Amino acid sequence: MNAKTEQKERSHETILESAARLIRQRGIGGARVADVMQGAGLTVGGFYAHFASKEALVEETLRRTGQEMRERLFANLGTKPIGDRAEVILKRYLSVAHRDEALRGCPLPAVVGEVGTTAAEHREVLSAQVEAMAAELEAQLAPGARAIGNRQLALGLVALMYGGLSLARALGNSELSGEVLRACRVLGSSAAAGKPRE
Amino acid sequence: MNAKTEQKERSHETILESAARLIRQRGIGGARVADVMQGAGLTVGGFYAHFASKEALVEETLRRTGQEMRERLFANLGTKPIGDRAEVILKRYLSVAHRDEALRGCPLPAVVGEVGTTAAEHREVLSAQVEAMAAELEAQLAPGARAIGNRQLALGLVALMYGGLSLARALGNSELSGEVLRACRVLGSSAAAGKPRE
DNA sequence: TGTACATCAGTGAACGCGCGTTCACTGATGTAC
DNA sequence: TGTACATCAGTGAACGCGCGTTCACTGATGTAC
Repeated sequence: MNAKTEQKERSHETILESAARLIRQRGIGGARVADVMQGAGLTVGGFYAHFASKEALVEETLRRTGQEMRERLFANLGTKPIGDRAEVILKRYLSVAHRDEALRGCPLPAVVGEVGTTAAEHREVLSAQVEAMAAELEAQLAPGARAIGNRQLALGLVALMYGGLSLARALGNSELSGEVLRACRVLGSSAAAGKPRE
Repeated sequence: MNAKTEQKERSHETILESAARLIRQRGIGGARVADVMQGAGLTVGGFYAHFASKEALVEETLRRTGQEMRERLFANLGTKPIGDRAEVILKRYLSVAHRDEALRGCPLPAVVGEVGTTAAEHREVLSAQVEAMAAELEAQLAPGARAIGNRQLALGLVALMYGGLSLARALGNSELSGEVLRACRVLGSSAAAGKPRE
């Protein structure tokens, strides 16, 4: 029983990792069950021994990738003064590297549009991810001599980051795409600092 | 010849209007050719007498809906002092009404994600729409005693607006959704004003 | 003006194709005695 | 320890179903004489 169970757990994990890659790269609709299984070195038929449905796989994957992303995004901030953290976070999220490496990055650009249009069944998981991201970001914001509250600032920055990255991905690696990333970094940093800044 | 030609032109127009509605509501993948034709009061078979392919329909629709959206968004700004225009634009775009009325609004939330993942063939049309939106927005910005240039501010605001609306749509009409819209309005207005503002 | 023919917008059914899901089967692993 | 049986992760082919696209056909509109 032991070796069998372990094998199954390993497969489950491998399938999730494959799904995480594919969903980030191609979105929910673009991540076909057969491709996910192939990416895990398995065949389609075995899928339903691991997940009740594609929907269940997507939910679990969104929770995972959301958390992974937050861990990366908010890692190693302890050494920086709290006033500089927002800028570091913006730089990480709105980087050209993050734009070009969809496979490992934030899942939002790949799924938010679909949830708004044809995949409303994943609204709750998505809400939880957005909420978690905003809350963790808020915790990294300086107490703020700004007129805008930290909660509000955090939510606005989440939208700005997601919007900038999503747009930049859609624009390929054109000049406009780079301009968008840079503009969002500057706008965000300036808002977080409470005063304009170059 | 006359009545026939006119009939065809009317149909072409009706098909485009139907596609505009469906694409904004369900995205590119969600707007099926058969549904588009049904929405125009026609049947599937006739589609290819009007458009070379679904791809061609999507391109033409994106150009149309993009322009319609800009016309609405930048309408009747002449009476307002230039310093107040950004705030008016943000209020219009990031309104609850715009969130809930996807049928007539901005096409970006419905298509940007798809272009970034599974519909890269529409990258160019999309780029043109984003560029046009940024340029028209820039023209409405005050000369600015800000450290951030107007072009950069405009691009950042476009990303913020698109990101906020797209997120808000995905979050339904929950409390969080409303919070996101409000946060983006405040953040954007503050950035456009060059100083924090409630 | 009327008649015979041509045009062409639109119809409806069919075409491949790919998707999510199901299911009979296989073969390695585990259990009973 | 060895043998017979049970379990179960994974296979591969099939299942409906829905999509974009094609095509033979229809019938109203237009043209020629």
